[in-house]
Amino acid sequence: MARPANSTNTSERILDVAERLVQTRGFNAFSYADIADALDITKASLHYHFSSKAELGKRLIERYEKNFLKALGQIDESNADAVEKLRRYIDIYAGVLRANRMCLCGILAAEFATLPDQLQADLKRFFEANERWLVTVLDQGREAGVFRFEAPSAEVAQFFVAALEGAMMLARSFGDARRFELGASRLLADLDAGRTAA
Amino acid sequence: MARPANSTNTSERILDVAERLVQTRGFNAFSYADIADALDITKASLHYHFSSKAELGKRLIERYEKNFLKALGQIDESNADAVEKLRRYIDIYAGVLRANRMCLCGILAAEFATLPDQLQADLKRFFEANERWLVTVLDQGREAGVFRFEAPSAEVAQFFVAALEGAMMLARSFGDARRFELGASRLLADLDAGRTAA
DNA sequence: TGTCTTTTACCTACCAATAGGTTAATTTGT
DNA sequence: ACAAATTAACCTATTGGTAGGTAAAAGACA
Repeated sequence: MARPANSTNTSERILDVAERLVQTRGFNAFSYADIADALDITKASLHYHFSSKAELGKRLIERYEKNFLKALGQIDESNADAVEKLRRYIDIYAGVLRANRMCLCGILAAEFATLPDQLQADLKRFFEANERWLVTVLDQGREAGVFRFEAPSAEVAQFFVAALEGAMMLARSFGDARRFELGASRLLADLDAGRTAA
Repeated sequence: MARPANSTNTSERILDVAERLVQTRGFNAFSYADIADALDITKASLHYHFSSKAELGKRLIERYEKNFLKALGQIDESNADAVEKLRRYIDIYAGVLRANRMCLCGILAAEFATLPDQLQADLKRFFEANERWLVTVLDQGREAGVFRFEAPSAEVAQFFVAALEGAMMLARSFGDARRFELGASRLLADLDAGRTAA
């Protein structure tokens, strides 16, 4: 029963399930069988859409990054100031956590050493793209006088991403989203040009 | 060739190899066969010392936490001020990273959802012990006037651990220990009572 | 329009390899 | 002689992946 009209749909549904599995269990802790069960299709059918697990992982990162960058683009289109932009950036992460998931690329970073080479490269690209976006926002905020920091903005951006990922990981382990929220608030507060203390 | 005199030794050697494997690949990405190969013993022998993988994991965390707390105790015994204590705390992490490893509990946190219940509980205990120690150091530093922060010290401690774990994870993915060092420096600088900017 | 061909999207049935684990026998040191 | 430590020889379940086939939809073209 071929249904070309649904073809794209099936691939997307596979990606949806796989994404959820990676974000909750990690790349090494789910199998083609898990996806097949969830969608009530066969493993062979999965291989038709995604020839290998590595290929599936590649497509997962690509889609995740595309959506992420789209969200960042939407933030840019608003006329929000730098503080508000960072707040919205943080809220992307918070939304993922609310769905009881880890950042796809955060959890993959933890499994980095066991990932196929291609995935390792894709992963770095994701983080670098994030950092580039953050650098522009940080610079914008510093020039506008709402942020105060002396280190190169690239360093601040790197730390920003790392701290958010770490806070997310710990918050999820403790089943306590507040841990993330509070950590993210500290991160913002430490950039505040108007601070007297943190 | 049984060597009862070495029995403890064998258990320790198993733990050593398993620890390295978890810290580099994660709990889900290594097998009893990997350890058996590395030590040139059989899987059955492994099961004699550690009845199950869950049991092995439990013992791994217990040993890791014991050693960690011992190191913290040594820091306490010195007459270092709070800043220096935190620096040494950070250096424990840096040492792990220098060995091209992740923090054992950091990588387990990423795999949290897939861990046996016992391991989940042990993991929380590890982080809570870390945070308790940090709270005393943070309070000490604040009272001595070397740290400045207004949030409850427990919150600062939680963020401190999370940020270090995150920085470690990203640094390892990028194969760049500097990422961690710079992040850790920022973390310290943001506590500095004498700061004019970060 | 009808028919031939190709493509899409699946399926059943299998594969070799590996996972964690068990049982019973054997070797070793004391 | 005895307990501690290790082995050979399994077991069952699952892993990612493949072989070969089928039914239907989409194109091609007279």
